Amino acid sequence: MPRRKNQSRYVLLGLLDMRPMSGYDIKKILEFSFSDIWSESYGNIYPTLKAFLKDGLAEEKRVHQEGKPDRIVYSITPKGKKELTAWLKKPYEKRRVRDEFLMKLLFGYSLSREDNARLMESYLTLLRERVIWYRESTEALEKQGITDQKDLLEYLALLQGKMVQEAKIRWCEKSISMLREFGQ
Amino acid sequence: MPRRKNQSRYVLLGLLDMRPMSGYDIKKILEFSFSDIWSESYGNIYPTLKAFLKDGLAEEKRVHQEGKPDRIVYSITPKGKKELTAWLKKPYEKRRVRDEFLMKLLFGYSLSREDNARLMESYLTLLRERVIWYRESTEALEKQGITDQKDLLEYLALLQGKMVQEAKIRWCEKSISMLREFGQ
DNA sequence: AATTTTATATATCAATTTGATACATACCTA
DNA sequence: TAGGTATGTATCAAATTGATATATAAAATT
Repeated sequence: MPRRKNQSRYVLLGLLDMRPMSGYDIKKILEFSFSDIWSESYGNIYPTLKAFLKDGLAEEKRVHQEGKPDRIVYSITPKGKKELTAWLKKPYEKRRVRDEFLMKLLFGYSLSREDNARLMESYLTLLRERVIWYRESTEALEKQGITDQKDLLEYLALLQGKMVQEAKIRWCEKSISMLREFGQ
Repeated sequence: MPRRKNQSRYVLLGLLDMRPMSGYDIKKILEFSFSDIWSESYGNIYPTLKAFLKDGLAEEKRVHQEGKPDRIVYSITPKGKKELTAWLKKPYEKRRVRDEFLMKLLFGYSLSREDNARLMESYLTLLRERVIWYRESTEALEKQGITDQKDLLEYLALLQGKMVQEAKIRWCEKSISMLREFGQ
């Protein structure tokens, strides 16, 4: 009976440790705040939350709302917190990586240089949109003031996003001009 | 009967389009040259290659070797090339992202600042090792000379790796000093 | 000289995870 | 009034992983 890993489990525990949440909240916070860090599907979220109940890692509370469907809000238990801490202490392990954009770029040698340059321009547009969000978020936190380590870590995570996006933007700009120069 | 996506299929076709390869070759080239871009498991590679035969997207050739097990080398067919090109022309779609390091960092607010700083130092060590490989690879290509678009695209992919790693290193250095300053 | 580790190679499969969809309520807008 | 969007929970086939099994031979270690 080999033990398999389940990363989703720990990430969901970590989110519940931040504050009690419903499955829908989890999906939304991942899409909005952590969209470049972690993704998770409903097909994974809801069964995992059910499993937390069974294993005593979280508790549920049905919350009635006016004009909206009921929410099932999950809170982490001491047992859940213990399992989360054990995971946090384990060293970082590299896992799967999949960058569709770079793979397509590498395989695109049969296309024209101008086609590739235009492909990169559409990617650059996405990067520029995204970096605005990072700049606004980091600036907001700076102005608001970083009072505890939770704030500091959130700030650092945003900062990485900003710095990586900016590096990719510089790379895109350089690449586009190289593709067009090379065409001459 | 809804149509599902299968990214692996296209990436394996793209690799076979570069040159004929065995399943083992594919695993190795991904681990060595594309380790920050794409990962794929044997459990996915071998069944996909078999499926290519069935669908006429690739052909197999058994190659006997002295002192090593036989290899099964797959080559892309015109039909496979056509399917690959169709994929390459489809616009980039963002898919799953999972950065375990950043998630653990965000959840680590119960640990001490020094614990977090040390966690980042171990990550920084990995980044510094990796960036050396990127610097060597890009310099080697620069010296060798970029003669066709295939070279140029490979160079650009390496350049992104280098620039992103360097941005992460700068971020790590800044973060470590902020964590230690904040501790005062 | 015998043993262990490492590299080459294909293969399988339970567990994990995704992507798509279903269902229900309510608001907005064209 | 029909369509789109947001809030919510739920399911499941298909995609993908992580671990392991099997086999041969070179290289390193005891």
